[in-house]
Amino acid sequence: MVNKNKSKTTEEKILAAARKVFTTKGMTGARMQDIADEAGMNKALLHYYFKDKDKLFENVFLAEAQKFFPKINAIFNSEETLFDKIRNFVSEYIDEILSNPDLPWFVLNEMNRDPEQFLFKVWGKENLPKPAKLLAQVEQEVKAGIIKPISPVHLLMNMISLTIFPFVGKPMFLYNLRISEKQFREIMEQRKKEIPEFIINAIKK
Amino acid sequence: MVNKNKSKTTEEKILAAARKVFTTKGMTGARMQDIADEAGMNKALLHYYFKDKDKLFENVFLAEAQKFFPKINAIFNSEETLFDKIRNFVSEYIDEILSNPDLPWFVLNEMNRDPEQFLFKVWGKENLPKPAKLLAQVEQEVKAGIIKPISPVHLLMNMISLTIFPFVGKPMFLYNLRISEKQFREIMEQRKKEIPEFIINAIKK
DNA sequence: ACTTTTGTTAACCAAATGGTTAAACCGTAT
DNA sequence: ATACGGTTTAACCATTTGGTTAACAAAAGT
Repeated sequence: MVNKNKSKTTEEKILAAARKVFTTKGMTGARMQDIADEAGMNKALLHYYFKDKDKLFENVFLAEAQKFFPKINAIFNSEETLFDKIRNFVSEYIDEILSNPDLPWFVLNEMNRDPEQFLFKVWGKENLPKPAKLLAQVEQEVKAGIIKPISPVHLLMNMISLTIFPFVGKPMFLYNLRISEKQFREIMEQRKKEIPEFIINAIKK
Repeated sequence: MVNKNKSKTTEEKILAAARKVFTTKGMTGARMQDIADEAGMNKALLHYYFKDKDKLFENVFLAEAQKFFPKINAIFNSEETLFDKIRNFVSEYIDEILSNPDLPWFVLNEMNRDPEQFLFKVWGKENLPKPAKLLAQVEQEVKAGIIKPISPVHLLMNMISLTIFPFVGKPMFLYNLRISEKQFREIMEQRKKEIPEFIINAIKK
């Protein structure tokens, strides 16, 4: 059997603790001692399992980022209609973030620190995100008179902003709208349908 | 005369350097020595002018946050129509951020660290942001059949997301869409009209 | 049984870092 | 010229911090 009930392996404990501390205090603000305390073990163990702080940090988030982001390209470059791409993109993105709520913050931080380095780590050398096809598709549907005239860049920005921002600004929304964690989650679930509807209403003729 | 041409006062040099370093490295990642280097002066001068690191950090951003945010309440609670509120909110917000591009990142970071503490500093004790009136107005216009049915919370989230996120995700957009600083600025200028149009299209009947 | 490997800890270390201090600098009023 | 105020600097200090080490414990091989 793989791993009975509540008994996490030491490595898992470290990762869980590290995620928690890194998320609230950021990479530079997090202390190895904090993580050790949170995990209930000796600091040296962190180094035993994950060489150093940088390696630990990467291990916490990078794996998931690597799994997730290439999916986006797949959606962008698929043969679906624009409306279906919007629906899929929003829905898949929100699902991913719901099961991994700190990912956006991590990504944003890394992109701020060193975009090239980060994109290289996540996408590999040549396989960068290519929104070109989606952008072209938008332009084409505008010309064909299927949707209202809109700059493809703005539409893409809107899709991404509507999807990601609530997670980044979560503490702000929680506090200002006085909603609970549970309500927040429900609202995000609703957004899987609300956002595509909102966007499609905005652009359809 | 107040301050000839290029000659910044020492205090201004410090603030400019601090903003730059704090913005790229974050509060915890920034080193007092980095800031001193950037400003071309001795580290002790930073402490001479601004007591300690925390005080310096607050001085960099807090003043502007305090000036800006109460404006939002004014818009939310004004007697304008919903559509005009949307136009004003987006336009004023983007203008503010354009003249102070690091503000959103700063706000998000602080809200993540300690929401209560931050809101208290920015808004004062009792004067917290109150979106209630706007939310009610949305609900009312939905009932009156002026706009399509939409949850007020989602609409508010959408407004804020569309407005703020592009600035937070700027490095991501710059790099993935291969646009220049100058182009980015132009796009943001366009968004002052694009976003309200987009939102209004999405909700008007 | 005992040896080897793996996991865990307390104590330690060197470097980095925020902050202090005492002296020097410099314009200006006496 | 000189005394004086604010300004600036080099040197220094105390603490924090990431990382190491050597010893110990627990499993796993033999």
